Amino acid sequence: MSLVQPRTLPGALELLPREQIAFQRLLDTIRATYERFGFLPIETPVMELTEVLLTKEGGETERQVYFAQSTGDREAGREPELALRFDLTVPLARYVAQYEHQLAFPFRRYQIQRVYRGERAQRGRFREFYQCDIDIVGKDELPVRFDAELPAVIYSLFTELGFGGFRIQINNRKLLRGVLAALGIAEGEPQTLVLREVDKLDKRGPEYLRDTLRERFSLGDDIIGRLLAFVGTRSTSYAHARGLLADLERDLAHPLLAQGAAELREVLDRLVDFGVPDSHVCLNFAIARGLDYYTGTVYETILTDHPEIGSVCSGGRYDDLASHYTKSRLPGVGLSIGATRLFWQLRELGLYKDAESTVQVLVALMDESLLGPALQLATRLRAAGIAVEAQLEAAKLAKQLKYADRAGIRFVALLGSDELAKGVVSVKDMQRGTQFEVAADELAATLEVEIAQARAMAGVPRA
RNA sequence: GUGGAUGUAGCUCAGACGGUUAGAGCACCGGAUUGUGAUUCCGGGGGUCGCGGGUUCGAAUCCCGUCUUCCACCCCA
Repeated sequence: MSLVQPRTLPGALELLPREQIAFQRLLDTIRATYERFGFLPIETPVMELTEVLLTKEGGETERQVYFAQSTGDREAGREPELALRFDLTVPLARYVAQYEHQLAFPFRRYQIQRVYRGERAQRGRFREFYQCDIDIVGKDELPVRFDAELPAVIYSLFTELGFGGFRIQINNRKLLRGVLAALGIAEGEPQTLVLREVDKLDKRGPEYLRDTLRERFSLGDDIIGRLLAFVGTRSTSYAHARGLLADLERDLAHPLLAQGAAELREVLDRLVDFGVPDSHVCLNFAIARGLDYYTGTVYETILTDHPEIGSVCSGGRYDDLASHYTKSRLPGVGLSIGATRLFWQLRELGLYKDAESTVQVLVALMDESLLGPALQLATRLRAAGIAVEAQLEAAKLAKQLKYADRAGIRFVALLGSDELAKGVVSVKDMQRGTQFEVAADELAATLEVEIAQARAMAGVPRA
């Protein structure tokens, strides 16, 4: 009998327990931050009806969608009626349209779930991955000031995560389109194509962009020069950002440009109130984002200590989220963190070590005859709310300690005949290599203090 | 979906011109007398050289095909 090689599909991330714990901590921190900013949880099914999911015909998204089908339908040769979601925004649109009359607006939801994309596998590209989305959806209106709240969430979150410096880059699609129009690039398709290239500026560099614009779009050198000067602009502070907007409006005139600039000014003003320091924010006029539904503010965040990772979080404003599902006008602003990629890349850089085990204490079994006392000890610790694993087989102590070491369990409770006679328990701290004795009755309380201390030292956020 | 590269132990790799039983480091397992891990010492298991075919007295090594993975494009978290 030939064995089937055990493997996952390419583009799936599967983790060992201690890595999984580290990943879970990341998700926990994201969740806690989202909740602290008043976002409400929802989940939607992995599969949606095809007609619901694929509201836009053809194109790039459809090529990346996985379809699902019952065996019966497949054998009957019917078209698949189900598809796996490729993001969380489309399901949100459906959700909001469906429950519109039961939801309170502005509706602030967070959603942390996996999505699926049929991509060719590549480093750091996944076919199944977590997105951690927050969106605020308004009814009829959603003032621009909401656009400043999402960066505030991101500022808080990445500060807490502690991956070093980061920069929230902000731009505005109206401003972009206004500038392009003022430079004589026609609205619609031509602007879309130019923006797609502009978006690559930070990755490919100005020379590449200049050549592309000259060859593919046959723009004049004067226009290209002005465009490059514009999209190459970055602000260094809020004051500088306001100055850049003023300069821009003085040099070029267009209604969209003026509107975009006004929106950005509003966002900048509110960011100050939200307590986001301008060391972590910058206007980047090359940020264009997914060219389909964003209409105003767009965001992209990078880790300044690890720029090679690229964008770790992005999003923006859309005018009408659910136009395919309802006649109600539902404008919104949202943003998404690709947690799987973020985790994977930070781990590649060696910034994510395996986490300590969720098991806080291992009760060793020194001798077969001590099974009863050991299990009773474990039970008492659990009753005190401590996560305990008890060894059920007596083995050499060295082996049990090695097990604890590998499993990442910090404390080992030793209850041998000596301890039993004295009414104490020995506790070994695997990390510090220290050991102490404590009266059996006081063990739970002592361990709670030790665990709290260890957690504080490690900077692990409260769950 | 298009183009390019890769493929030797679990991992990272070495194996010049084809020539006898294919190697290293790390990892893994076991041991170094009594109840102490991660360090040290000793020993051990593990490879149809991606797969199929061809050339040859002889192929990990040369040729063809195929699959896989990786990289770029597209798109994006």
